[in-house]
Amino acid sequence: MQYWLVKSEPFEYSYDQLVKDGSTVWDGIRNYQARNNLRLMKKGDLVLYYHSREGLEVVGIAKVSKEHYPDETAEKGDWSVVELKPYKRIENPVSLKTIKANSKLQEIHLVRNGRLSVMSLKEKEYDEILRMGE
DNA sequence: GCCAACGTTGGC
DNA sequence: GCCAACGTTGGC
Repeated sequence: MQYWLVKSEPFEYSYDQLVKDGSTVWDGIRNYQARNNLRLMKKGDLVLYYHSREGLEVVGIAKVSKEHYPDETAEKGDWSVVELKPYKRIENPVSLKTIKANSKLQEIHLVRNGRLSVMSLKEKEYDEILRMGE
């Protein structure tokens, strides 16, 4: 079991929309590091869902429902998608501000490289964010 | 809306 | 294969 965090702009595709849809194809990733992370996702892995640009907080947990396959929306290049389904909403969304202020979470990409949209988390980091959201 | 930080492209 | 110029992301 591995742990991940994905970003989405809520006005593009929010966690609420994911709940409403029941599952979604995570397409449109055009960054190699992010793509490589998608390819490492296994069915059942847990994925924190972060709202970027607006909200700036972790609002829920998703689960990998289908492992990677080619991204048909890509006109050229070698890109992948996974499928995600909602798992659990986070009671008290965890803001970027509080994540940045937590000494245990200084290593995650959200803090170190704000631009990566699919990143892995250590189990301890995942647990810590969930604890903060209780 | 600005702009820093990062990624990508393309001329040499 | 270097690196300047350009494009994009995303916090502020």
